[in-house]
Amino acid sequence: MKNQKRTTIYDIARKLNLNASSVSRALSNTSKVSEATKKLILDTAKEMNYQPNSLASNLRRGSNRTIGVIVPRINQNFFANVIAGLEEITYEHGYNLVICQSNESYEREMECVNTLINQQVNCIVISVTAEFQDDEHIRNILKHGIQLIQFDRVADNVDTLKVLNDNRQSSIEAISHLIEQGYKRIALLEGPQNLNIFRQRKEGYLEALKMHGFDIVPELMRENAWTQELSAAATRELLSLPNPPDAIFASTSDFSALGVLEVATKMGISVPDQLGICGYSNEAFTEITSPSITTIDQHSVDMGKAIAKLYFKEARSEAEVSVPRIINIQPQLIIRDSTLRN
Amino acid sequence: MKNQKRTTIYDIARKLNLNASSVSRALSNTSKVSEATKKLILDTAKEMNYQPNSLASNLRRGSNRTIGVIVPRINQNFFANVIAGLEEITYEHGYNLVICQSNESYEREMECVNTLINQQVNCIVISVTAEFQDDEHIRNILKHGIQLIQFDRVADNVDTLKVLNDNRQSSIEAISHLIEQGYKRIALLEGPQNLNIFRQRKEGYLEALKMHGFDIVPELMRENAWTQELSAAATRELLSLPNPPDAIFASTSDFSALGVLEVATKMGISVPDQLGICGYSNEAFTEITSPSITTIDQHSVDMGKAIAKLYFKEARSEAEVSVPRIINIQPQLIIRDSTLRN
DNA sequence: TTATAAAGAACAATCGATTGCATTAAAATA
DNA sequence: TATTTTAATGCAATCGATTGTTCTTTATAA
Repeated sequence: MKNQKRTTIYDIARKLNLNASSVSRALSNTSKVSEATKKLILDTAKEMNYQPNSLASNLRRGSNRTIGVIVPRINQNFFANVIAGLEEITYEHGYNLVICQSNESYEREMECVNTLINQQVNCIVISVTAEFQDDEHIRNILKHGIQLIQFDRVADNVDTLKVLNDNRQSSIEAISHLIEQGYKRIALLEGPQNLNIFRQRKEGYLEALKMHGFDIVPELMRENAWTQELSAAATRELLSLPNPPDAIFASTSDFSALGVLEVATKMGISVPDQLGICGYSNEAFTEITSPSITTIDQHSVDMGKAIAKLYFKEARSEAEVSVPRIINIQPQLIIRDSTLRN
Repeated sequence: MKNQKRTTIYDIARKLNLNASSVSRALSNTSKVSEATKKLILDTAKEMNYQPNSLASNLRRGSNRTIGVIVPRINQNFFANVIAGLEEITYEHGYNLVICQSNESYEREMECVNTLINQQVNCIVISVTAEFQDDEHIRNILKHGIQLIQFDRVADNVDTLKVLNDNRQSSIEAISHLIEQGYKRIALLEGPQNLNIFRQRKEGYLEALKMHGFDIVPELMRENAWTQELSAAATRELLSLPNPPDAIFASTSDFSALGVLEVATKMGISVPDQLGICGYSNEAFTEITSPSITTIDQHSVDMGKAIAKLYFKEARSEAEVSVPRIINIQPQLIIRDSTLRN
């Protein structure tokens, strides 16, 4: 069973007393083959259980119709959704996805990049790790003539196609909403500042405060609070301040927001009356908590689709038509009970 | 930039006045090449930014060190976790993952299988769709000499490597737990019975009732309640019965359990006192609902790892050592407030 | 010094599909 | 009927790495 040879176009050709080139042409339906022989070939192909060997045609064509994806974690909601969206569109175009996870390790990310370059993928789609340091490996992708699309977490300095959320804008909206609801001392839980997304969310926070004439209070801004535990710890500190915040923007994730909510509940601080909470990502559970959590939807599946569409548009155009280099997916503030005082 | 040719082993050979075969041997570090020339080759390879072309070596070797994965939905928690586990192990072995989603469509699943066969993947890992009908396409994988590992949702009649949860056992445990808590009329929300997993969960339910001398009440068993909405609808019916259930086993998923909880809450029925609820899958949110939901953890990441390990063990052994054909991952009942009356 | 062995490198075939060019056969035109 | 056009098929090179075999060097033994 294991050792039986695959049928090749040569096998079919031999059986029909034809040349392999005709078989190839018939199967790919390109140029001239008579209807009669084409039918003959297709029939015997089916009969012999022929499956084209894409390894061979990949080599010949110099392309394998594959898009490589590198994300920190496949099973993180946001990334899983982006991948699902990507797959949907690439599948329609007969492309495949090769998926790697960097596990938030910079070294691992470099290895993944090399693997995908060797594989000759047509395009690499990447969201960099939180350990992001140097963009040499990213540039190396371009050096090898491979299309590159960065999304969400990107190396700002590398000029490539990018699909982004407008994190700054969404943060401005979130903070403005909190201010409208009458919150006066709004704290920020930050993520690692080497990542563009967390920098932008912080910018939005600062900008919104400024817009509304609020003071910026350094003690209300907490660095590296980007897991549930770290956020819980930061929240305990914040709420123990002599002059504690009356709202917390957990800009890193909904898990952070959850950490905030848990601590508040434990300390007997009522949400949203005494403390407003806003998360980020619109995880499924934010709808279910009590109170439900205000958050920001990133339209992650759409983001995946946008990435794929961008690739195919760019690939077709071959720099003839000008394709926008950066696509912004508008995130959406989802207002729920955790920030509704009225 | 786009048109610059990749450096090949021939380029390196030409530059050093050597033959390509020597370059190949030096790079792959097999058999005899003198230390001096090897160093020379490796250095110039690096200097010329050489990246091996795996398309070529794949064709030659007839293998691409790739495992194809077909799941109904990539962004469904369970599958995302399995894939993450898979990736972790396959990566260690220098293998890649090609991922497809069938979107619960039987036709799409067949197409995915064909694509992966064409790609000459070394192994196909699959969990079949709920539309599962015929196992011809599954058998076709074996006909092409490709290793096949089915997991979770499997075609029972095809004899392949399988990695499964013991759904029957976990259901028995869940029902036994409900009975211990004093629940007397336990309802079942079923999934599509063409899928093995849902059949087994039903079997477990029936078996447990029998073990404890309970009657089987057909009106308490609801077919095809496998989305949140369908479960909510079924629950409304169940709770409106003249003799309603005092517990519901949402055997299809935690989302179903959530649907049950919502309806119960809306109807003013207290959980767990008047109604016990048990879900399936241990989704993140089950810990957060109020009350938190009793459920069954499938150890999905471990399952992914087990699949990969099974492949590599089997591949190495080449039928010399006998490798177990079926691996059972023990699921675990997670008891939470929704079933704790005491 | 000659014979032998072993190491190192070159040669050439191979994997299977694709494709430009050449050839043949058939159809259309003169 | 002779000639041109076109359609259909065959031929052969190619993609780049791998690997069994052969040929040259050296180093070692006789």
